[in-house]
Amino acid sequence: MSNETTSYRRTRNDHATETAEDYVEGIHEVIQRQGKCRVVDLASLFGVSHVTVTKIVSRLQKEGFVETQPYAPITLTDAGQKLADEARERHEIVLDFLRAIGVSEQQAALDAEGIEHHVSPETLRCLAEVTHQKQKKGD
Amino acid sequence: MSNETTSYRRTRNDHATETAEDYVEGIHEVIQRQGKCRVVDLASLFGVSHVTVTKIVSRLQKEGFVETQPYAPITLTDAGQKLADEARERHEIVLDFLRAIGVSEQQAALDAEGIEHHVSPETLRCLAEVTHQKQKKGD
DNA sequence: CATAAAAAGTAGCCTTAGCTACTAATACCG
DNA sequence: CGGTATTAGTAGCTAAGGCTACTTTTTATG
Repeated sequence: MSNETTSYRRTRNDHATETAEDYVEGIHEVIQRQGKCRVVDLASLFGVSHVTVTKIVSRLQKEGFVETQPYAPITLTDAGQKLADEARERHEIVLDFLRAIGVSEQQAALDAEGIEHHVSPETLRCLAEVTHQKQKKGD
Repeated sequence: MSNETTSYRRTRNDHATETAEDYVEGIHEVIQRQGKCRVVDLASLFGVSHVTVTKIVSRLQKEGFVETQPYAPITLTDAGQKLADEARERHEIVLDFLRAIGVSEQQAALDAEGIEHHVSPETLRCLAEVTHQKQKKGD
């Protein structure tokens, strides 16, 4: 009912941003764990070929999120670090929420991946609130 | 910590399915409202050119979700109808959940669009449960 | 140090989703 | 009925994300 004209639209635009977020998040993670991040690490993390990673990384470099030189490890720029932090925060809020409402650890991890890119700040606050409430009355 | 190897992966595979779901859902909606669905209707619903719609619709036809003939309205096959119903159900559960936890109507509509494609059956059950609990103690 | 293995880059291909510009069919109206 | 909407199809382009196959660079090691 009413008019859908307001709701739809978006979806296909944000796709590049999602990839950027996944990659900077991944790069951050790998650096945390291994001190440095190389193309192969991302390839195995995301389950794609190293070629795909190379292309995406070079796009991210053009866009100012990462820094690389041929055959050298990948680092995040300030902008990239900021994006990674934001993405990671959102990721954690979603993941904590899913756990709090009783989703299994494994499924929560999977779903959080997909969901995190689609939650507005408003929704994020509401999710955190639910998590908080659930935790209060003994999870 | 632990191994991420299990969590990631997926994300980029399901993209075609997401589009299929959006389109069959849209087609269903338009047919409900207007009796029939034409290319222009979807173009305006999704905010893309009619050419983009034509191409996606013809892919969906190849995949067996829709039925069309040149210059004729678009209908759903049984498979398409089934997919649309499932998508709509998921959509509604997510939307009700977002409303129940206090997300504004407008934002809930937007976020539901993005989120619905990424919730597993397990998570969906948990969301419905939260909605139910919230509604019990006077929304 | 030389060579093999590992890592990264390059060429060239595919598919999806997007577009504009143009053509063709259908519908509507005077 | 004829002509202008409107609607749909076609050609041909772009960018992103994916691949294989091959080359080049770096690293490690006998």
